[in-house]
Order: sequence, then C-alpha cells, then structure tokens
Amino acid sequence: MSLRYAVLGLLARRPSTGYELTQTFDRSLRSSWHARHSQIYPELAKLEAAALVEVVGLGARRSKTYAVTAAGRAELRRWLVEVEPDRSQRSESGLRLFLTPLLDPDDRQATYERDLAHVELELAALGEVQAGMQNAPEPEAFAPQVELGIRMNTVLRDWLREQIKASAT
Amino acid sequence: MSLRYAVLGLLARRPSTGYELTQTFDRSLRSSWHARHSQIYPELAKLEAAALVEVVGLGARRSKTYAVTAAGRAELRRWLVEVEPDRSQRSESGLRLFLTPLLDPDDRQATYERDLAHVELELAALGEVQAGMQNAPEPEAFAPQVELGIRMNTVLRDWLREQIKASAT
DNA sequence: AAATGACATGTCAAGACGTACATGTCTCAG
DNA sequence: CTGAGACATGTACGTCTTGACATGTCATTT
Repeated sequence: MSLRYAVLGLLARRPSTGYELTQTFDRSLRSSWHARHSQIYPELAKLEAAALVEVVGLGARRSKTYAVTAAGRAELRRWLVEVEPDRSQRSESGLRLFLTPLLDPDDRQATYERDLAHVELELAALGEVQAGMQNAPEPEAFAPQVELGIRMNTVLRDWLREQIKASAT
Repeated sequence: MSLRYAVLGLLARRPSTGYELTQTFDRSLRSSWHARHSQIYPELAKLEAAALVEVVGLGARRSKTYAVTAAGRAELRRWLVEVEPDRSQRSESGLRLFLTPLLDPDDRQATYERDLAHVELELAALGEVQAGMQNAPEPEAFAPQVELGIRMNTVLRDWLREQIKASAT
C-alpha cells in the first residue's frame, strides 16, 4: 500500500501531473520508494475514484493536474501517524554490501570502488539540492531530510574508503 | 532476481535448511532484503533444479539441508561483480521520513519519537551481534558490515534526536 | 497418553511491480 | 514544413511477493 501514500504525499507537497510525479519518483524519491509511470497512472485513477485526489486542471498534451482532497490529506495523516510502520526493506545495494565479504579480495575491491563512485555522485546531487533550496517556494520544511541523506551517504562513503584502504594493504 | 542471490549468498556463508534461511532473512537480512518462507521454499526448489544448490543432508522433521554447488558459487560471484546493480530502493520507513514534514508539529514529534525508539532497539541488537562475534565460526569477515549498520543507525538516531529537540522549542 | 508449542515444509490466490507495447501532442531545428 | 525528440498518458502480460491455508514432526509438560 505504500505506493498509494507516496503519491498522496507528493501531491500534498504540490499539485502535479502524473508525468511530474514520475519524475519526482525518479529524483527525490529514488532513495526511498521507486515506481514507474505504469504504476503511477493507474494509482492516480484509483485515488481519484476513492475521492482522495481530484483533477484540478487540464494542460497541454492532454495532461491532467491532480491535487489531494481534504479526505486525501486526512487519509495521509492517518497512515503516517496511526498505522504501524512496516520496517522491512528491499535494497539490492544493501544485499550486495552484505554479501561482499564472500568475494575474494580483488573482486571485493572492485565492487567497493564501484559503490564509492556512485555514492560520490549521490552526495554531489544532494549538495546541489541543498544549495538550491533557498529559492524554493516552500523552502525550509524539507531541509532536515536532505541533511539526513547527506549524512547517511557520508557515513557510507567513509566506510567504503576504509574498506578499500584496508584491503589495499 | 535479488531473492535468488540472497538465498545463494546465505547458503554460501553456511549450508542451511529452508527454515534456518527464513530466520536469517528475518534477522540479519531484515535491513536489506526481506522474504517469507512462502517465497524461500519455492526458490530453493528452483535453485536445486538449476543445479546451483544441492541437498547435502536430511535432518529431523523432514528437514533438508542445502549447500551451494560450484556452479552456484560462480553464479553468485558473477552477479556480485559483473551485473550492474539496481540502485532503486523500497523502504517504507524512508518514505515516511521523507513525508514527515507534511505533518503538524505534534504529529511530527510523535512519529519521530516512535522511530527513535525503534532505532535504539536496532542499535542494541547490532551491539550484541558485534559483541558475540569473537566466538563465531568464521569470525571477522562480516565485522565491517555490522560496523556499517551501527554507524548508519547512529546517524539516524542523532538526527532524530535533533529533530525532536528542535521542534520541542 | 495426550496436549502444547516450536520446528519444518509446502501450496495457492490475490495483489504489487516491471518491461514492453501503444498512442498522441507540442516545440524547435533544419 | 517535416522530422526528431521531449512531453504526456495509458494498457497488457508476466513475474515477484504476501497472506492464508494446509500438513506433518518432535520434545516437553502434565
């Protein structure tokens, strides 16, 4: 059911078209919940049928802009506050990291270096988000979340560097 | 396809029964890949059909102990080293954290406190794993992975404490 | 000797998800 | 004025995952 609340949550931040949501899933949400447009459009239709979102405008190229309704906001709040979180994760990267000690030193080194390159890109991207945040419409509310992302990736980067250095001996 | 390699990887660490794998998925792997027994048993059957694992012993209560074959080890190595990782994540907790700024201060405080309680339990559990690691059969290989888990959760704990303190003002 | 509860393996139906297919619109370069 | 490419929405089929159902074993307690 998380997809439903991910969509509801993004629309609560700002009304959007399905296309825009797809891009947001790829950008801001890539590190917590991933979804394709083939899932997003049907979910929007279901949410509209349930009166949790509504079409608030038609744009160019047949685009429809959706916004949450009052009922949608209430449902989102209920889920965030009252529903017990499912803490289980699905992260291929995490699984790979967990299994890496099974590799012999050369292979291990190579995969750690691949990961390090990726984490550094991630950190650069988050740095830009943080820098570009002053001129956002509703600015400061999400700053701590970006900061958390940076701290997490920094820990991972440092750990990877240590592993690479340690096995280079 | 990750499930397949998760199973293969756990069996590469040590031969196990399906039941034991289920428990390991709940314990060690809960923070990277989650699976139920209803997925694990069929996957073991498929892996056996593909000759990537084999039954190496029958135990009490009809239990079967599986171990990876040479082909299984090679396939696991191939996946870890040569297949481009899928970096997309699915973490309900991450999604919740991302959406929390939408809540009003009281609700936000409550959810952060719920998360903090959980992270502290997690840290305690990881601390025990780390402490009990000296007397493990193959001891030190996975120590850095445990250490990473502790660091990640520590960052999250500190961040949550900051958020709670900041909005208590 | 029977009940209880942990151990242990399996299947099935429904729902979630990804890949590929399909269609149409608007802008801009050439 | 035409073709390329981004914009925009949708569907279909197959696979992955969950939750519920189903069955049987072994050790301990009563």
